[in-house]
Amino acid sequence: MSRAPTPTSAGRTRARKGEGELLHSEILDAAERLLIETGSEEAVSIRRIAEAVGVTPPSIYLHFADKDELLLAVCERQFGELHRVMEEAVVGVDDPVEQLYRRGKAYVRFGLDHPEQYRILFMRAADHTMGGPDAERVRSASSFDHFVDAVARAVDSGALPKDSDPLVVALELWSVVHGITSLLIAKPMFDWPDPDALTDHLLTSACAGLMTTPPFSAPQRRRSRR
Amino acid sequence: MSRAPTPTSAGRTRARKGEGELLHSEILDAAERLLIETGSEEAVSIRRIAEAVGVTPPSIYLHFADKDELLLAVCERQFGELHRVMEEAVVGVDDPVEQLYRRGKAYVRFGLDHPEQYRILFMRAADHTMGGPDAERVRSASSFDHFVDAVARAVDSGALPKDSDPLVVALELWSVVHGITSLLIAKPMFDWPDPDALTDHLLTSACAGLMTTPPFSAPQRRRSRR
DNA sequence: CCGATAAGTTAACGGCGTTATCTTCAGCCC
DNA sequence: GGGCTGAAGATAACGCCGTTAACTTATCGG
Repeated sequence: MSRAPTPTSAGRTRARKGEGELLHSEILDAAERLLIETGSEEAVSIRRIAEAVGVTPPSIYLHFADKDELLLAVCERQFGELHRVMEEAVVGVDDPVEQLYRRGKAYVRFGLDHPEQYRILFMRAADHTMGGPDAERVRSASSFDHFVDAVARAVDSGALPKDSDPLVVALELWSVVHGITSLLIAKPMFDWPDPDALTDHLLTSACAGLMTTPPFSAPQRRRSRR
Repeated sequence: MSRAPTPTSAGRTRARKGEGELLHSEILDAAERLLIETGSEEAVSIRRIAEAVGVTPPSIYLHFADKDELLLAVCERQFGELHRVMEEAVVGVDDPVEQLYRRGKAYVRFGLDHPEQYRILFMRAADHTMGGPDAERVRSASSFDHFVDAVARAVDSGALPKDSDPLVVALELWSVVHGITSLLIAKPMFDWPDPDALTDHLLTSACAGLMTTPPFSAPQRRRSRR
């Protein structure tokens, strides 16, 4: 009756010429909301996002190259907080190994708090850019470089074997926390014990093992064990 | 010219009335081949499988409930071998901890040898059956129960702390090997050191940590560490 | 006020998983 | 041996998807 536009569901007025950056973040918000609500990547379609924002599907492509880029942007926005959370987890902790432990715990908890985003970032192939940029984005989202620094401090303190390569140790610890996080996300119906306590114990074991095991050395022919 | 049927591409003659079980395994073969060739789950469409087998898409549904069931069947057929491979890896090994180590190495190697199947089985949500049967199928595909038994032998031998819960330790070791396997599969462009040597070192550390760390205990209020 | 251009729409393409409905042929009994 | 039955498979279609080409509309600089 009135001349309200009401194109689909939400009435939208066209953005000013400066930038449709407003729509940009509105799209991110809607995509994130749908992702959390449905709990599944493929249930979040471009068409549903567009409808939620009150716009037609092709308009999404004015702001994101494709669906993958959009989902990645949602996840990266969320995981920008991971670094902050990890830093908060180590305030007032002097022992650098205890710091590693706390960072690990914070990582697992953060992943379990944002399972869909975690899955998209870390449990999929990187077919998207395949080779270059994606590695950097994953590094950034996982705060990997800060983790390497934290490991380096532990090596310098003498708590970890002197010749340990911080990069390798960080990759190993990352494997451990990623393993438990991703399994808990992907297979929650397994009869898991309390995730927090399990993470506690596993990280304690892993740190103890790394402190007492001779450091990694490159692929010499056949390594001796035990 | 001749009266060859040639419905789409491969000439197929209708199966005998006994069962189209022939087609059943032909579909599995084609799906597996496509999965390996394309290296991506969503590139394997029902239509492409049907074309490869020489049949129309709906015929697939005479043999499999849906696409997910078909893909799962492909993966389970492959991972039926995992148990055998792990058993082969421990022949002649007496030390039960060394056995755990070798099982872990075999698991990682097998996963890396069949990355697409690994991803489908262990890196996706179990939305499919969600709750019941899937847990059993994952248990079976990962040979988890045999792994628990192997851990129990290590506990009985005294190599692992006396009161360790074999189920919990097995979950922890599974987390470790799954972590490194899935990260290597999902993020191969990271600058990984040699996967074999890395798995060596990580498993050695993990076993050492588990042998020296007090056993896991249930979620009492606040656990002490270090 | 008027063109340029950014913001958004309309219409459509090709592909997907899946279903309802129809055809055809192998096997069985009389 | 001829007709019935039921399994194996085909045809056609539905509704969804991501994405693109082409068009419209409103905002802003001059």
